[in-house]
Amino acid sequence: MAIESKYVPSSVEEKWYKYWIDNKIFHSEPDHRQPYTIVIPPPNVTGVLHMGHMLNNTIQDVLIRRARMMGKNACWVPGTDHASIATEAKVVKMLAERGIDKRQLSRDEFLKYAWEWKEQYGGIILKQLRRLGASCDWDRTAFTMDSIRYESVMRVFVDLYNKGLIYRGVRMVNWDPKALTAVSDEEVIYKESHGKLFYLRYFIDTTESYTPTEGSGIKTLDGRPYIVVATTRPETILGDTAVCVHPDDPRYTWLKGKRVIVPGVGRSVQIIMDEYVDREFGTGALKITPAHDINDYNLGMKYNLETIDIFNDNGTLNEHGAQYAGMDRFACRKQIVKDLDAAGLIEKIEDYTNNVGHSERTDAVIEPKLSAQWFMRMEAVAKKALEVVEDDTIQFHPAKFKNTYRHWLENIKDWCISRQLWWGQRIPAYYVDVDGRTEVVVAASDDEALRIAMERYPQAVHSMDDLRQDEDVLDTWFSSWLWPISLFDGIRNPDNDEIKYYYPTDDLITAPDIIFFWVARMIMAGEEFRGDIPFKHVYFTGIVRDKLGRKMSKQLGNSPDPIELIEKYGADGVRMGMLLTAPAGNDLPFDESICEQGRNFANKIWNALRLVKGWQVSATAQQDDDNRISVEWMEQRMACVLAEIERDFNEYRLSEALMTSYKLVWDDFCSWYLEMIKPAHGAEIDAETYESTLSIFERLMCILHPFMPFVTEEIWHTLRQRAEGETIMLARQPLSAMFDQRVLDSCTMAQEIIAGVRNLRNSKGLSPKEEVELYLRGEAPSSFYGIIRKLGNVSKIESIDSKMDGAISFMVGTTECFVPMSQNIDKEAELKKLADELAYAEGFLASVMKKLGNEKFINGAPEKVVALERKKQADAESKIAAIKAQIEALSK
RNA sequence: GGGAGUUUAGCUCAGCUGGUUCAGAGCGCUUGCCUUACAAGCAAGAGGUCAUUGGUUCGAGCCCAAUAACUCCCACCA
Repeated sequence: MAIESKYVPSSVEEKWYKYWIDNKIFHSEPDHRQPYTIVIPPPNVTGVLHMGHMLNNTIQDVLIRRARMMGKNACWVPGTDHASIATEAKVVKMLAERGIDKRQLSRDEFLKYAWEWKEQYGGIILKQLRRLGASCDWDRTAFTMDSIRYESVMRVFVDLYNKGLIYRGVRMVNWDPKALTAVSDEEVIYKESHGKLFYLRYFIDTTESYTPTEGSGIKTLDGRPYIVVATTRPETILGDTAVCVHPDDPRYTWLKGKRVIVPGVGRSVQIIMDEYVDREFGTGALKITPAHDINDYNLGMKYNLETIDIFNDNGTLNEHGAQYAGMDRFACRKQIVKDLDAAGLIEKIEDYTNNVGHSERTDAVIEPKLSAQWFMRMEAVAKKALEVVEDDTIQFHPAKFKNTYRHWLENIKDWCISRQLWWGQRIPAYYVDVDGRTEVVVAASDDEALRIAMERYPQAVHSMDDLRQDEDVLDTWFSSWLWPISLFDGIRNPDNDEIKYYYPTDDLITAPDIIFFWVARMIMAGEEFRGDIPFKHVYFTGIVRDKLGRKMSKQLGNSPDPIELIEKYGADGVRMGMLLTAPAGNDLPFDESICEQGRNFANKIWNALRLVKGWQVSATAQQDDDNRISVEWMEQRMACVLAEIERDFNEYRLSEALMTSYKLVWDDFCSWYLEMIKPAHGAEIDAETYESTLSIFERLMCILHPFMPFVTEEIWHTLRQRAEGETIMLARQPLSAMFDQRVLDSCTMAQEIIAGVRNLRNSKGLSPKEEVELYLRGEAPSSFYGIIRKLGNVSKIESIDSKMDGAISFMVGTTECFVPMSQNIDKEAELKKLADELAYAEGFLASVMKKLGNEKFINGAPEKVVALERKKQADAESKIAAIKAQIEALSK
């Protein structure tokens, strides 16, 4: 059989993915086995695969594949998120390109376009995930707005409303003037921006002429006194309804009871005094615009100030903007500054850097705005959600994220859940006009709403025409917080078999930036609607950055295309490269070259396969001692390393587990084991060793399979004839076992002796082909003598009792190794080397003696530690004696 | 402004309950090799004041305190 000398992923990956799908290996149904469940963090339905998804989904696939091979009923449920703002923005843009203005469409017409768009372009990302090898149960693919999930959201809203946890109120919210909707606090991104600080003159509202007294600091212009107020947003003076100063500020005590004229506007407003004002900032005087700043709003409530809203929803000035009405807020700012300056109302302008809130979805500058919105009370649910994380019922990996989580939950504010959009779950609140009042009916469907309304207001309600449903939809996260429950229909049918079997799920894998948006809220929903946690472990991935540590983004163009990477390095190579450098919670500085390492590894095991499959198996030969000890060692070694791998997995140290597996395969299996048993050129291998080797190779592929699914499946099938439908995916993961440390120690010593011989050859310029003799004085790994001869190219190996002249020596532990050499002994160099070794050994001995001479150490340290020090002493002493003897011999 | 975290080899990171010769791994680097599976490879090797300073201890990358630098989260003083 001819096997390509290089592993070619592209021809293999498609074949096996199809095979897995055809044989329904990914599909899960409840049965008697223990379940292992992961729900995918649903990517935006409009999304395209990026490196963050690659990392996140690779980790999920590793965990799910491993669980499957541990005999669990593994279920990984995929799906997408309707992402209301992002998707609506995309659809609006698409319509605009086709010359259609959203405002000319009815709600139903718009939704029709949106669904069409979703069906056609949505969910690309799920197809892309297949290229990565993701073993999702595609039969279960869900959407946060499909009928089951939609109805679940409706029921939850009604339930919470009836419990009094949802209310409607007028609040200051973060308004996105581009998307024309409120957004939650979490959706506002503060960015540093360079602007100006404008110092405006507010004249005192008085008809009297005023002559300031010397040293009062009161400014006047043409005999009229004024104060200066600093602002970054001069356009908001149109909504000013007060000016505030600190009550204890001596500069302003004279203002008490006075009024000032808003510059350019001419409105007279009162001076209020409140300790909120920071006397150090600006001029210590603050203009108050209750409609457009959250702090001003609070002061406005406190002092019962008038609220003047000067903006339209789209960020242009409304009728309160006087001559500026209809202008955009930023254009207005420019114009108003010009006008004020012309009128002599600007004292000065300074450069200023401050943080400005931007919409996460549209990047528009957020406008604080008063509006009627729906809110959810968070205090009680937050308390429960905090408890289960604090007491480790839910474990975070790494645990440091508990701090972040606690901090947010302890300072939680009510959740603004309404959005002024069409794409999303429409709020199931219906308004009814009853005797001139507006009443609200909340119900999960039109029919139910009508029934309730007719019952409650029989005189006012006769048909649906008498009900007006709220125009708003719910925040996207109001559906995704139910994800682990709604995927198994646990809201609508709380006692169904699936939810009982799969819930709570096992692991959640997500990025830390949605810990509040999503993780915390899922925990709340779990407690509220199931009385149980939604998952047991949360694994936080890092953020994928570029080499320079920058976040990957479309704008920077520093994000590689994952599909191109897969084509270049193979899915296995990319998966491995990413995992190797991504411990939990650490950001991952991505560099394409790490995929190269993954690709090289796939090629390495591919070539091990070529080697093994190229051997001729002897029908008659018996296994010799060397092969027997080689097989035994490799078995012991695997049993030992598997324990490490299991521990790594238990602690969610995936990159460690992968690195450990990598070394087991590359170093132990390829570099040592295969070289140990490799038959001489033209020779055959005995059947027993061959069979053991296939068995070991198979199990190594099982260990690697969760990380590198494709190449391992291909090799597994090439190693032996398999029945139709058989797959490594359902092979059992090998487990750690008791192992014999003595075999491992002997082999380690043999390996060190071999390395010593090779090093000696290297440093003396001897060809590897030239055989040498080897004499060992001291403890020796005799069962590995054959191996040492083979791998060290040693013609003869003997144990001796006395030192040897005319040989170069090196030490392994306390054993002296002599290689006789008639020529080429550089006496000077050897003596120097020995002198260095002696100095090190003596220094080491001195430190040991110091410890042992310390009474407090002898008394204070545990016996075991003291005994160890005594052994160190003995070893060092014998080593020193040996070195001294060698020096003496050489010096002769 | 509040909080959390990080700092160990050129790079990315391990280092568990303070105690083996503990200063590690991978990559990169240097040297020698086209050795019959693999140059996407083989063999060998060099590389670190464990951020700084003090403390606790018989003993400190590891525990404590202070300092410095960097990162993230929260708040959002006009």
